[in-house]
Formats: sequence, C-alpha cells, structure tokens
Amino acid sequence: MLWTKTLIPTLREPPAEAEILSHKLLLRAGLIRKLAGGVYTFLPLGLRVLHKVEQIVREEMDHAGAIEVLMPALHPKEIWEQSGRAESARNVLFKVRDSANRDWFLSPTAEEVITVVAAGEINSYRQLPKNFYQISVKFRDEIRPRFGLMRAREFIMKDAYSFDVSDEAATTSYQKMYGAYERIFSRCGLKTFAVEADTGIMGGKYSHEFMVPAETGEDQVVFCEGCGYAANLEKATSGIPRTATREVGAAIEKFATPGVLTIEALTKAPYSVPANRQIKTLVYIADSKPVIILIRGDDQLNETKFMAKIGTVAARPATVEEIVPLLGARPGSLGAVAKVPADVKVFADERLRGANDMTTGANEDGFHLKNVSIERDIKVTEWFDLRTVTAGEPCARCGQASKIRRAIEVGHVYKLGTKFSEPLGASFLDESGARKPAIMGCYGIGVTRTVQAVIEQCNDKDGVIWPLSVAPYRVCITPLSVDPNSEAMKLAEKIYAELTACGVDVILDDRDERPGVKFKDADLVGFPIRVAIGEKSLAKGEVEIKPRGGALQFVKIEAAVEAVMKLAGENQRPA
RNA sequence: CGGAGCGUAGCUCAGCUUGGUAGAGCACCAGCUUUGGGAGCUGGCUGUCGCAGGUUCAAAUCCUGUCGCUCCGACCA
Repeated sequence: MLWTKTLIPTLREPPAEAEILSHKLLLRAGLIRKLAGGVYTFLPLGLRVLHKVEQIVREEMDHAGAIEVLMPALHPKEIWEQSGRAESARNVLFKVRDSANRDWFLSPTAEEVITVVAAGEINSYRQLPKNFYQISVKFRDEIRPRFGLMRAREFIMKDAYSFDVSDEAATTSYQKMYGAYERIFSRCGLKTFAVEADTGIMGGKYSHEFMVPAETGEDQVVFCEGCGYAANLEKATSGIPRTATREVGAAIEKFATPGVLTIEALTKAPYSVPANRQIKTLVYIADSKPVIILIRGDDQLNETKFMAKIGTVAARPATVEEIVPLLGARPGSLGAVAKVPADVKVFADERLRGANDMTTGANEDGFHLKNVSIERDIKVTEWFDLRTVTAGEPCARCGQASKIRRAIEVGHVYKLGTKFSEPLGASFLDESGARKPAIMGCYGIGVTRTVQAVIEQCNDKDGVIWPLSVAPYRVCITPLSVDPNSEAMKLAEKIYAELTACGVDVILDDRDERPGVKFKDADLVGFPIRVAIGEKSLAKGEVEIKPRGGALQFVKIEAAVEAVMKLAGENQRPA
C-alpha cells in the first residue's frame, strides 16, 4: 500500500474527547473516528487491525472445533420474552420499532437465536456436541459509553455457543474454549489472565473472565500470588476471620444518639463504638420486595454478590420514602432487632455470624442499641458472604495476603446449563430415546475492545507499538526523498515490490514530507518495522532497519529484504 | 437518571468576568528557501461562535430552554 493512496489522518494533538491513552492513540494514529457517543467508524488502518484480530479468532475457534455461522442482529422481541431476558436484560437492550409497530431488539448477544436454531435442527445425541460461533456487530444501550471502543454502544463481538449431551461433555467444551481463548489473546500479543467471575444477566452456573491488566480497566480483580486464586471483585471471597465473640452477655440497651447518621459518627466520642462492633443495616428492593441486609460496620456490601446469592437481577437501594413506613425510622438509625415486618427477609453477612456486643440502629430516629447479639436478637433469614473483599485480606484458599488490581475484560466464558435450552426447546433424544435439554455454554470475546486493549498494553511515549500479529502493516518503508528519480525512492520501490511478493504487509510512505514528519507518524501509528532509505546510508550501500521500540540496524542493500523478512517473519498459528 | 464541566476554523484553544460586529498556533492552498525526528519566510482559504427563544440600539459574551460531548456517581452479557 502507498501511504498517499490510503487514508491515515494522524493527529498531532489528542482530541479533547479522549481521556485514556489507548483512546487517544486510536484517534491520533488515525484508526477510528467517532460518529456519535460510543459509535465509531473504522478507518482503513483500524479496519486492518480489526481484521487481523478477527482472523486469529477464526483460526483458533476453527481449530477448537467450533463452526462459524452468522446470525441476524435484528431480533424479534418474542424470543427474548421466551427466555425471560426481555425483562432481566432490559437495561442493555436496544429497542427498535418498525413501521408496523412491531418491536425488535438489536442483538447484544445471541443465545436465543442460536438456541432456536438448535431447537429446530438438532434432534439426536448423534448430532452433538456442536459449537457455533459468529463474529458480528453487537449493540448495547449503554447508559454511559466510555473510553472509545472500551465501552461502546455498537461493537464487534465474537460469540460462541456450545451444545452438549451431558454436564461432563459441556465441561469439556468449556475447557476447549478456555484453551482457545488463551491462545487467541497470546497470539494478539496480550498478556491476559483468567479470573472467576459473576455470571450477571447471562445466568448460568459459573464463568471465567479473561482480563488484561491495565490501570484504566473498569474491572477490579482480587488475586493471590501464593496459590493463583483470581476472581473479579464482584465475585471474590476471602478468608477473613469472623467477628470475635466476646465474653459478655448483657441485655440490649437503648441509648440516645441524636444527629448520628453514619457508622463514622458513632465511632466518635462520646459513643466511641468501633466500626467493627457495629452492624450496618441496609434496605434494598429486590424483585420489587424490600429486604434487609446486615453487614459489619467496617465492611462494604458487594451488590453483585448479593444479587447472585439471592438470585435476582433487579435490586436497588430502597429510598427514604420506602424505608420509613417499613421500619419506622430513617437511614442512620436502622436496625433489624425490632419492628421488622415478618415478611421482610433479613440477609446477613457471614462475617457477623456469632457476633455479640454489637451496636446497631434502634429503628427509632436518634437511637441505637448496644449489647446486641446477632444470633440471639436478630431473626436472620439466611447467611451469605456479601461483603466486598479489600486488598491484603487472607486468600480464601491459601491464606496468603491477596492483592487487587484493575483490568480490562476482553473475554468471558460461561457454563450455562439449560437456562436457554429448556425455555426455547433445544432438546435431543438420547441413546435410550429419552428427551433431554442440551447442556449449553457460551463464550464471548470483545473484538473491538481487544484492539484497544492491545494499544493500552503496547505503547510508549511516541505512540503504538503493534505486535507483528495484529499490526496494520508489518513494515513501513520510509524513503527520505520521494522524487521518482532519486536513488532512495527507486530502492524503496524495489524493496516494497520484493516484500509484497513475499507476502509481507508493507506500506510505502511516499508522501513528500520532511523526514521528521514521516518518522513521527511511523512511530505514532506503530508499524513494527521501519525501513528508512536516505542518502546517508545509501552512500555506504546500506539501508536502515528499525524495529519499533528497538535498536537501529544498518544492513547492506542486498541483504535488506532478507533482514526484514527475518524480523517480519510470518508467525502463523502454532501447530 | 443525579452531580460537575465544556460546546468558538479540520485539530488544540484564547476571547465571555466588564455586550460594540471573531482571534492564535497547528492543519490546508500558493510561492520561495529548506530537507535524517512534527522546518522558515511571504501571501491566502477557512466560522450559521451547537441550536432555539429572550433582554438590548447592539449578544460568542447576559438570561431561559434545548441538543451534544466529557468526567464523577448510579448502571453494566
């Protein structure tokens, strides 16, 4: 490709719309342009990167035995109602109404569609296992698109769906995908690690997320360097000990706490109750019904864990207007000792089990109770691990101090079970002629997000440093004169032709620009190998080869192509 | 949806407080010089000042509304 024939609109300054480095570089290197919030055009260079990532995904999915299909992006509302996700996923569904007033959803994922296909076409255990995948445009009605391609309203995703005859077979399918994902990200030049994750509105039994460590990541991961335990903060547990039981059994005592509305305030004189001897009482509306959650004063509720434990996808903190008639007091004086309506469930965090000598709200504005023994004085419906893990807590498995880091989720694999196959009728007849629902798994990779994650991980002060495998072009030839009669340009064209003949992606910067401009742009865009041809080196019968981010090498003209080939050598899918 | 900030040339931004008919740098076009890390000089092009109303003799500037963008929060296969 000739630089002047394609479009690479580099920017000297980062546009104001970009906040994080990878987003700035996407724009500055001329890979994408924004049409609207969370909606982007891929310019020629960005598209080439995207295609390369897609190709790696295809090769590894095919290698793992998955078969490619293409499903519609336009989904009739009805199939989402059948699976129950029209409700549970309503926050992310893009809704469309046609001229006949019929409702459609723009696909954020395609479990329903593929399950309908399987229901129709798969009838026998002899046809299983099957794993279908597609690479397609997906839509999410993001409340707040962010960070360029990281959180977009329209994006490219690879989604795969496995169907198996049994739980064991489904586990095998899951493990195959897990392995394929490791190879995909590694081939893209990404360092990733897998963590246990919450299944969210996907539902299902368990899942792992593939994470790229990055300070700008939107997820937080708890990990242990001792045993390798790693989990999304939304899912993570720790081995932190329960609250100490004390040798006191005094009766509950009510005391006045005018103006005290926070845990913090109660720790101060004259009350001086440490946060770890307080019970925090939260009221949530879960599936339209109020519930009470008890957490130790120095802990934070983990809403995702809470929702997963009670099996809801619709929970929110109750408002003051909802709380007062329920418990007779305002937030700040709430408790679960008295005046709790019989039909309101009380969920308590495990860390409070056995705790006594605790202080909590009296359900009377301006009063608290002390000497509360949670098991004696509070009717707890169910105990769960509900708290948010913090850095340094002992690992749940091995006890070593765990750490927390931020990360970008680029892939997610789920063990689904029969959540979709049952309601949508994807069943088969087994050897004995019994009808059984297929056991499903689903597997997503955010392809466009992966492109940005690579940039986030591979860059320096001058710009992107593309891994060879996904670089828009592997080699950039930079003649310092573009006069067609100059030695530099003639040699540039010769090397260009030879590399092209060898099947190497190469771009020739034929712009009549000053060398500084060309070098800056080549660095900014991030081509892995730059071949500079100017009078200085020509005089010595050499060209200059520079790996991006590496050291200059001077190579004899005759050896140039071979030297470049050595650096740019194809790294095909490992056998 | 709550809070905050910002919308002026293709890009980055000044001008707004204190109203008087729109600017700089970069980019772009022409010419000359220059030619190994975002060149210099000269000349030139570029704007419904986001949009709509209002106040005023006069609005980029003040007021109201609205749309968009960014950030924080809420939310998030």
